[in-house]
Amino acid sequence: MNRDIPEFSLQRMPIYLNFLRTLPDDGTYNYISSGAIAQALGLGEVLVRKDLAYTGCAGRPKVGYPRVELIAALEKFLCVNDSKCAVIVGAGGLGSALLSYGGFTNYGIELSCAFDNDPKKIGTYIGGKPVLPMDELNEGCKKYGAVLAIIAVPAAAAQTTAELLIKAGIKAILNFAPVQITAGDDVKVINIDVAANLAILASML
Amino acid sequence: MNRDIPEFSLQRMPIYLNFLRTLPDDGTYNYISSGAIAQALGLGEVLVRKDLAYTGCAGRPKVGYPRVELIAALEKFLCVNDSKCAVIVGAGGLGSALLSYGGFTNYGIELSCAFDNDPKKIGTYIGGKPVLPMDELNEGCKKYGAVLAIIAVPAAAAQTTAELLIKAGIKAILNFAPVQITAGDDVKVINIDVAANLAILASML
DNA sequence: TAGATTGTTAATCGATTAACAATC
DNA sequence: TAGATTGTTAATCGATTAACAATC
Repeated sequence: MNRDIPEFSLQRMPIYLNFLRTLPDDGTYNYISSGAIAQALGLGEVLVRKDLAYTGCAGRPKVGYPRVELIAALEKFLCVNDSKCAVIVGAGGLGSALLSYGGFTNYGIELSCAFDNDPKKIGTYIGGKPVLPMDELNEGCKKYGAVLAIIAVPAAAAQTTAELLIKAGIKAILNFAPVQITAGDDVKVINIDVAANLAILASML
Repeated sequence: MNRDIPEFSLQRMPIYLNFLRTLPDDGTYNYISSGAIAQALGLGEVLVRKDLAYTGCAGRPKVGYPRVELIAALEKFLCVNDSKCAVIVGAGGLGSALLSYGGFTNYGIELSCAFDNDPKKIGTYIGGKPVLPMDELNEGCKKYGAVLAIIAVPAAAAQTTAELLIKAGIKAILNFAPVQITAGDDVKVINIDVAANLAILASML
């Protein structure tokens, strides 16, 4: 759904959307300037204008960007209105926390279920979502029409899990296991290693 | 502890370390080439050599890099051997999951305690770490000598929390609340917005 | 009108890749 | 020796920033 935009601009789109949605709806911010957005988010103001240009929402000299229209343009850009289905593999601490987190719907993402191989968890509901056995992964993903998946299994199982997911039709994976998952070019992967991020911070001190 | 290295190279250091540590210790990988590392991690091989050069560990033409020495060099580079103390603010689902996660010690990071304002949680232990009341945050951080913090509170409380942490002497913050936290130049911040990452993936499809 | 702000074009900066000499 | 691999220098690529004209 979206074309030729620099990778880094795309990454900032949800940040803009998020920020604009938090502004009070009392008329104070019917218009907001790129400078104000830039300052709030710690970015350059030219950068903000360049990014926002990709949404197709035009700003007005002297007044700024119309907030409501800009939010709508960002939502359209990020396809927030076509609902997409996601599954989680691994219902441990992190998996459970994400199942209970409601923030995905802000981006039109519906978390439908989790998969795990712990008999104590299978059949239960976490955050209102069923925990299914691993051997129903393929079937389950297809039934729900899932295109997104979150991997929250131990490192040793992550790559295998990714391959199962890809076979089940998943097109993009958010991986929290502390290994780099690799996949073909037709599958997008973002790896988030929490401990590694803390280590990076530590070594910047 | 580390000097003039490109930001992006620094970010890959834990990835290299992680990968090298997972290799079997049976003599198969006494030496490993930049090409092999590159392939396993989906990077360019020249890039790998450039990155590894920053660690000061020299590779040998024709054989590659000595694995054990390279791991040691990466550990030294990332200061894995000086123990650093971290705290978590927010003992909800995500905070609890991180308290129970043991992976921080791989990078010399000791998670000492959590802070929360829920009376039901205060006084309990999660993952063996005490949950302290929010109003002991300043005192607690100082007592433990914490320099790192993880924010896992609701968005509305995140910026305020960050400011309390900074006052308590915290120098780097990993923020999971879905808002961009801003801080002075002397405090490092990494913001990780899980839902936003999933939204980015979704819009790349 | 004057001033503020957008949008665009050119310049800069930094990261990655290509080319290739050095070396074991 | 020949071949594989490192390490470095130069070229490329992409992202950010600076400069400035357009506009309300």
